[in-house]
Amino acid sequence: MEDPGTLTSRTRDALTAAQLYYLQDLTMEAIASELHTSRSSVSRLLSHARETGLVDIRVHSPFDIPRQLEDDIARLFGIVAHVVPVPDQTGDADRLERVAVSAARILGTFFDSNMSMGIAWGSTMSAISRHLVPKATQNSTIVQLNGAANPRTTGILYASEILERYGSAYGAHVQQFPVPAFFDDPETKAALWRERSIARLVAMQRELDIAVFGLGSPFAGVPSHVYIGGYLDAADFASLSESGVVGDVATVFYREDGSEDGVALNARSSGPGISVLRGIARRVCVVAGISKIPSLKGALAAGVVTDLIVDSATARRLVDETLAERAPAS
Amino acid sequence: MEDPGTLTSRTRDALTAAQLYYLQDLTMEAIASELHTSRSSVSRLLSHARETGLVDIRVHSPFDIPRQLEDDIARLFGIVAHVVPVPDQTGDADRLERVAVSAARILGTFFDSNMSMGIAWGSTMSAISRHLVPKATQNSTIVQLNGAANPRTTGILYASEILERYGSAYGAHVQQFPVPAFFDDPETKAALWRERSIARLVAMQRELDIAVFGLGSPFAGVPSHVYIGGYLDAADFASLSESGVVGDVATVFYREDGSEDGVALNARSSGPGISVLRGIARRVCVVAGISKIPSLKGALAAGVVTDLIVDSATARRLVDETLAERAPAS
DNA sequence: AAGTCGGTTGCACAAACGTGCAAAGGAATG
DNA sequence: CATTCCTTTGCACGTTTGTGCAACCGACTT
Repeated sequence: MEDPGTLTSRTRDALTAAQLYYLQDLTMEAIASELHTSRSSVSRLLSHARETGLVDIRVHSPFDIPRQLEDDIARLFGIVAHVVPVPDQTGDADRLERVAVSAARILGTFFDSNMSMGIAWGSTMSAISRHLVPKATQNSTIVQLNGAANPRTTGILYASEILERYGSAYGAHVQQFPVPAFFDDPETKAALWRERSIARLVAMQRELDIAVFGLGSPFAGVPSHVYIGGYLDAADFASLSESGVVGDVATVFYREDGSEDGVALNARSSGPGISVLRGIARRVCVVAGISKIPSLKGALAAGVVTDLIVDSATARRLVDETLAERAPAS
Repeated sequence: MEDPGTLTSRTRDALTAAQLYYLQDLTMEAIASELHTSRSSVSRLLSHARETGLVDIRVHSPFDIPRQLEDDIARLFGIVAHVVPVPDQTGDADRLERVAVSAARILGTFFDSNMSMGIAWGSTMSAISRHLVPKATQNSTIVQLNGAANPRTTGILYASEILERYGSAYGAHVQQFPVPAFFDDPETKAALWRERSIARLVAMQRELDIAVFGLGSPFAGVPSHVYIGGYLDAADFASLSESGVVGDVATVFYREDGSEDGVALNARSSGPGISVLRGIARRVCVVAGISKIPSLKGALAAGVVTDLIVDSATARRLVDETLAERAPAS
């Protein structure tokens, strides 16, 4: 795909160009003449430098201006929040896109050599995967958190495409999880979990340094991938509704208060249990759009989130609603 | 100087603007409408954000492309080098300017809360001071390394201006060193060094975490500040020339082999001795222009440098000459 | 109230930049 | 050697961005 010789010389140029442009504020014209090429090539070199993570731009607020919403969330839920500013009237698609761009950057700062990261799939994870900033790591692994096959399609292409993008962005090994999202019979799951190949993977999931996931919200305006991809049938939906489920993390369902006891579907789900998730040091949850608020509240109540990346409108709504609930009359 | 109220709101806007611009690649036009202001204001907000260090851009080469010259220098001298790319035909003034810009950035990554940094003065230190990227630190101090008064002027304005810029960039306390650069009588120096106020400062110099300095080169094409500012008379110059001096660090002179024994002027200099310098963990030397090569070689031989920031032409020349000297015939 | 001064705003223009496109390599294949 | 296919290059154009300038704003003085 990439000729290493060309790559090196190209990258070397990109590196100098980036130094001259970002560190010394030269114009591209000036850089072009130093590099004996055209200005447009320099423009392209710089894009290349940005895309491949040669240039690392970060914006950090000085201590004296803590970000209001992030602070509120930290206080209310005891987690670290990254609020992505998005204008309120933005459509859900754009909103997700912009949160995904930021999430992708932030993930780059979380992940490093000798680490393993578990990832779910779904529209959020997919959106992020398209914006990951490459970063060279050694001895690192990306592990799929839950199966993706379903009665209609294998779903494997979809899930493995996401997985693959994470893997190649970080130069990490990838571990697919070749099982259905939901089993028809819980016994099959139990049996499969005893298979050494699968058991190995499940064991890896318990050793992860980071988990990254979006949230599913079954009954909200914008249904998530799981709920429209043919993974669940009418009976399943009825059962979810009956149990009072408000959302899912990696195809594990929970109620608004964070509980999951008695949710029948979870016994058949390939996702890691909520208790397994809670054993992972850093659990990054990415959420865009207020339609996911109920699901988000449930996830927070369940304690599966340590780091939340969310758009400003949703963050504000979350804080407002929570404050209102906790102090019913003022 | 700055109204805190305005500052906060302005900085808050700058912060969002920077997020939207650098982290989400929106155009300034788009940001302007989100912030309900004009596009040009956004442009200015972003400048503000960059100047005040809200945005932090760094360029780092991937492992597989080590930078040739930096590696060579590391191998030859056992120090960390930062080579600033500058086209070869650049004039000395521009060269210094560009090295200074990079040096200023790099210093920002070295210095932090609870640290103390010693700084010399001179054209290099002055150039750097004009490009420092602000960074909030607590409980940190900037200490002047050597006196600046001379028979003609107090020199204090010049030196304290530099000192002040470092201090305010990092929000650090500044410690002036109110003594002449050179004493007429070594006895006066000794006496003054016994004064508690001065002794306190000299003691602080021994506790520094970082020292930053340029190099003086007395007999090269472009003489440094010390040599034209009226600090030295004809007899002094003669004495330096006789002793075989090739340069100075913070008004402490040395020979090409790094030795300083018997250099009469050093007994009268207010600068910290070479042995004091060597007691500081990180000694950052900033050099621009090949005319400083002899002086640079001496400083390296003297072992006063742990981190070198230098332009590419000078770095190349340094490496070439050193290789030639060490392997006289091949 | 008129005046003055430092600082901010938007406009307008020029400079700098991104990108579609056609042409030019350049490697593999027939 | 011709052909094909893919990548890279520079040009040209439209877009995006920086900045001098005049107008404006608020605060404080006379």
